Amino acid sequence: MHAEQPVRTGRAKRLPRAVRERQITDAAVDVFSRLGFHAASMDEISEVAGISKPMLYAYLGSKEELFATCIRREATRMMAAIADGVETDQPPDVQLWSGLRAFFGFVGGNRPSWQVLHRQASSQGGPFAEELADLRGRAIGLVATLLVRSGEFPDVPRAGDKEAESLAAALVGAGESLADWWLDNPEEPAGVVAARLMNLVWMGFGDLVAGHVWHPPSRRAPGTAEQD
Amino acid sequence: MHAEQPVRTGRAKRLPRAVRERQITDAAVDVFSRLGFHAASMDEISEVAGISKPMLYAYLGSKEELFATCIRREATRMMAAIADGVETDQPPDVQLWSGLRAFFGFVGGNRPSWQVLHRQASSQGGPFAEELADLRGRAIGLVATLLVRSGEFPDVPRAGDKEAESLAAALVGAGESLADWWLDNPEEPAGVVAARLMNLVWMGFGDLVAGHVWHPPSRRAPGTAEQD
DNA sequence: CCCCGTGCCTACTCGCAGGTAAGATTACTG
DNA sequence: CAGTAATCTTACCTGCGAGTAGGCACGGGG
Repeated sequence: MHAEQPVRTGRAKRLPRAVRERQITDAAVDVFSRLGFHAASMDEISEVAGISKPMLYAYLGSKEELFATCIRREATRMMAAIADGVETDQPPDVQLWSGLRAFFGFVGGNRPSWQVLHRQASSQGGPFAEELADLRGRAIGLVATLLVRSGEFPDVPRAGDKEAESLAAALVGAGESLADWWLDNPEEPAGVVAARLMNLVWMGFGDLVAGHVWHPPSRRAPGTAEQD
Repeated sequence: MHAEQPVRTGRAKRLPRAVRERQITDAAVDVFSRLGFHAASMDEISEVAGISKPMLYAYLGSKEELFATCIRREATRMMAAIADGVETDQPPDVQLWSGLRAFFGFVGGNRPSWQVLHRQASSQGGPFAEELADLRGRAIGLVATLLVRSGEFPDVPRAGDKEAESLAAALVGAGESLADWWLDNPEEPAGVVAARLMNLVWMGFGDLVAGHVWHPPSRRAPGTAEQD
C-alpha cells in the first residue's frame, strides 16, 4: 500500500529529526489503521518506519503519546480539509452540501487517516477517546450551529440546542457509517455518495420515495457531480 | 452497576454447569463493555463472575471464544427485540418508526450489551468483526428491503440496490451514533430520541426547518411519545 | 459409612511486547 | 584532520496476562 518502506538492511541513513518524526508518524498511522492500537506493536511500527525501536521512544515518547500524535495530526488535517471546503457565505443547504463533499473527498483520498480516526480511536478507553471525542464534538457543534441558523425546530422549541445537537450527532454518525460503507463499495465516486447523504438528511425518505430530490444550485445534477 | 458480584471469600458454592456458564457470560459482557476486548483480562472476568480462572477455560474456552459467545448472545437478543417490535403489517413509515422505537428501547435498557456490540466488536481485527459485520449487514439489509418496498428512487433508477443499501447504511450509522450520543445525554426518554431520528430520516432537514414534522398515526405527538 | 466423580481452586509456566542502558557510527565544524 | 554532538543500533530487562497442571472439597450412590 504505502510506497516507501525502506528494506532495513543494516543501518538507516542519517536524517534530521523533523524528517524522521514525520516518517515515524506516517508509519504509525499506517500500522495503527491496519491493526488497531493494541494489536499494533512498537516493533512493527519501527520496522515499517525503517528505523529501530529506541528512536520511537527518543522522538515520539510512549506508545500512547505516539498514538495521540497520530490522532491529533490526522484530525487536524481532516478538519482543515473540511473547513477549506465549506462555502460559509452560502445558504444552509449549500453549506451542508459543500461540507459533505469535502468530508467524503478527504475520506476517499486518505483511507488510513480515516481508519485510524474513526475505527481505532473511538474504541480505546484511554485518553485518545478524549482526543477523538473532541474532534467529533467540534464536528457536531459545527453542524448543530448550522442547523440552528437554518431556522427553529417547531416541535420542541424550548430545547432547541439539545434538539439540534442530537440531530447533528445523528448526521455525523450517518456520515461516518456511510464512509465505512463506501470503503467496502469503493466503485462509486465521492460526489455520488455525498449526494446520497445530502438527499437523505435534507429531503428525507418521505420526499425521496415521492420523487423529490435535492439539487445543488449550480445546475450540477447530484448524481454526476465530480469531486472538487 | 451489576447487582450480584459475589465477594469471593474462599470457595464458591457448587452450581450446575449451565448456571455457571450464564453467570460467566454476564460477567464477561460487563467487563468487555467497560474495558474493551484487549484491556479486559480473564482474571478480572473471573473475579467479577465470582469464580476462578480455570473455570472460564473449562466452560467457555479461550478468551476469543468467550468474546464471540458474548457478541452472539447480545446480538441475538437485540435482533429479537427489534423483530418483536416492528409492526410488519403497517405502511413503511410506521414500520420504520416501530423499528426505531424498539432499537432505542433495547439500547436504553441494555447499555452494556450495546457497548459490547457497537464499540468493542467493531474495532477488533479478529473473527468478531465478522460476527458484528454480519449483524450489521442483517440490519442494513432489513432497512434496505424496507426502503425498496417503499418505492423506487428516481435519481439513480438502475442502481436501486446500491442506492437503498447505502442509504440504509447511513441510517443504521445514524442510529448507532445517536444511541452513543444518548448514552451521554440520558435524561431524555427513548421515545423522544427515536422520534428525532424518525423525523430526520423521514422528513429531512429541509422539511424540518420549514416546520413540517412527522407524526405517528395514532395521534401521539412525537415529542411526547412514551416508551413501550 | 465410604467411595468416586464433578466442580472448584492455588500456584505455576511461558511468551510477548513496552520500555531502556550503553555503546557504535556518521555528519558537521573549526 | 580531529573533536563533538546528534543519530542510530544491538541487546537486554521486566511486567503482565493467556493458558495449564495437579490437587482439594462436596454431594450422591452403593
